[in-house]
Amino acid sequence: MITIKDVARAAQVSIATVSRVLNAYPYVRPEVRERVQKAIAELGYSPNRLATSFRTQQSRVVGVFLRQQRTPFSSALAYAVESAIFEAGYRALLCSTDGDPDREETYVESMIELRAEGVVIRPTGSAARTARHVARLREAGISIVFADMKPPMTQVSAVVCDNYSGGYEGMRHLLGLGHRKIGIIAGSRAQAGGAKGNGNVGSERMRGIMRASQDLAEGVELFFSGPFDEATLEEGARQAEYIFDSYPDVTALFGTTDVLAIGAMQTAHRRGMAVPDEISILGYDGIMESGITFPSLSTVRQPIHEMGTLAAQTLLHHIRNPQASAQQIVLENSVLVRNSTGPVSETR
Amino acid sequence: MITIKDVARAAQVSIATVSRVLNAYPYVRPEVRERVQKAIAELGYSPNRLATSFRTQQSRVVGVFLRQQRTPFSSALAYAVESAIFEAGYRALLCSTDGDPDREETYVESMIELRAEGVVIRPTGSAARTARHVARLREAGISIVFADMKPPMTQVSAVVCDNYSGGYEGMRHLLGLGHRKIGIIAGSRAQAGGAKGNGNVGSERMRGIMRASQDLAEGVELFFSGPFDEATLEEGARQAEYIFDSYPDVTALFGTTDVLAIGAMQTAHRRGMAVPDEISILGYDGIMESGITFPSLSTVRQPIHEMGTLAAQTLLHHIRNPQASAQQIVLENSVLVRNSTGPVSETR
DNA sequence: CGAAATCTTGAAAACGATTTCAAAAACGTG
DNA sequence: CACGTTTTTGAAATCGTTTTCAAGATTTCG
Repeated sequence: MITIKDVARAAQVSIATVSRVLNAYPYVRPEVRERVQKAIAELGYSPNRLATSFRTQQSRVVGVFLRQQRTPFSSALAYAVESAIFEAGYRALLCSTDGDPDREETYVESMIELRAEGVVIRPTGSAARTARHVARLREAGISIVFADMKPPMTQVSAVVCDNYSGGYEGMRHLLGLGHRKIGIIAGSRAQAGGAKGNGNVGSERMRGIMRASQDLAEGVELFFSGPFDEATLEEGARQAEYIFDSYPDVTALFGTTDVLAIGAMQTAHRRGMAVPDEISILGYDGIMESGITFPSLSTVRQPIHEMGTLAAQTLLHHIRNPQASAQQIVLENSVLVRNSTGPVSETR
Repeated sequence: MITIKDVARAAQVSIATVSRVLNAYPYVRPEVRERVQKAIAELGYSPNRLATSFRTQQSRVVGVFLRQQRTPFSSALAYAVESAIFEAGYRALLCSTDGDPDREETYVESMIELRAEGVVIRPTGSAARTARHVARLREAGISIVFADMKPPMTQVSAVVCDNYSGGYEGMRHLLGLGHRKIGIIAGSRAQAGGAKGNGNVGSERMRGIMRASQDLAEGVELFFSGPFDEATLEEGARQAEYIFDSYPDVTALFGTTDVLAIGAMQTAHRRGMAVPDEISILGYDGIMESGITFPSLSTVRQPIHEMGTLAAQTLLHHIRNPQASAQQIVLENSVLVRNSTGPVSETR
């Protein structure tokens, strides 16, 4: 392996001078600088970042903590973060927790050992557990930015979407089309959290939905799906069955994730209900799949890429200014009107 | 920061002994070992991996090169690789090339500087360019495994799917259902490569398709879409329009990627053609979206997760046995029969 | 022209671990 | 008990950089 010493010898200078050339220091005579650069090129020298990182104690690495790497949401986020830190010379370590708090913990320890300079976290598990992990990271001097979720503690930066207004605006869209009997498909955590849940994504959406149905129209009736845990396609389909059977009057369904909404759409197809003529369906997220259905899904779009970019920028800011105070960035969601929602039909 | 020295002082031993305890060496008196461990626990010491990596020149990091991080294929692959190397103590660096060979090159240099121990590559760009990158990595002593693509050079391990047999089996499925006039939607590279292309995913599929249509039935007519570059939803829709207009007799479409097939399905819906009663549609890949369409897409499924796992295992093997010779692992694709393909209707 | 200011350079000391070497201690064994 | 093993330990070298310090060279300017 070619080291800085070899370069120094070849260029007839000291290693200090080579280092100076490498790091673009002033105070190197142009002629010498050139000689060194020539030696570097000739020898094909490439600095050993293991040594540099060791010496400076800066790894130039940030961890990207994701639950469920499989989902389009996560991969879009990871990609956005990676792109944003790339230019700054940082590299992204993939930390898929896959919903397992133990694995998250292992990765936290890993970040500390590797001296990662920061992490973007979309957390897993309980708030208490998360708090412990965050505390560990902080005492190790690692900057933290939460993505898509308000941190369960103060003094931590976060970039989130405004789920309350997202729910609200989604309802505005449906109500504006004339719908009054609307089925809501939401996970049980979202529903249970209606009163107490803080920072819980689903419950925020639910609050927005409830509020809009009071604010924006009269005589609105909401029908809720049964409780369930996982937001899967199958669950969406099943909950739609339940709602259609129990409340045949509904003219619209609002799924609190796209996947649920798409499952619901399949049920509609299966029953021969025309979308959107007989039943309007609205999703939430704006994942890539939602553009691929037939009809394409109207949805409350979350600016995932922008969220990742902002999270990365915020993180870099914290890394460079360790004293900077935490900030919460809230992004607006917007209703993406596609073809699965339409005016309530007159025949009903 | 607490270092090994602090531990040594607290435990009243030399740093060498602490290191021995840390690395589970024999020849440490149990009593001393305990004292050291106690000191480690009390001080909350965590070894500085930057120092360890520097000293041993082993980064315990592998790069995962992906084009198009956005696609489900890539993220599934990344996740599989990450999971597989995790247990072995390796961490995954995300290197999204996003189809840009320059970016790939930058990441290659990055891997060399960081002394990554290996990379899993799903390459971008031209074969010549890739060859250069591979050469760089090799002379730096970095192990390489290709995923999803045969390497354009010898002596490099790869894990790929058998695209020839995938195309062949896909056709067997369609022919078995009675289809004889079949539209093929494939990118221009796949078509052009029919004769010369080696290792090109699309052209292999195409060869399988052609061969099957000769082997397995009489009177088969294939109709090809026009040339195009990117396998997008829109392109799939457009090419389906073209085929339906030009060859109204076709009873089945075979898209060489799921995305193309889904685009084609949208065209069918738009024209009011019943799937699969009037037109069967077959995809290729088995991405998550393909299960989400209505009707759900029949497709030639690639075992992506298995591919990632095997690629990671192969890579670890190479890292541990630098002399090991390259191996090519070929995985079989299987036709996943869902609801978008059916027997050719009698009325036509 | 000479003193002060500014450039330019190299020697050497870190950084925190691992590893080599040799010495000291403990243990067997005839 | 004396000698050869084996076990246990610490001092010191080392990895490839960056960085500090001081000294030498050059420039500036009154």
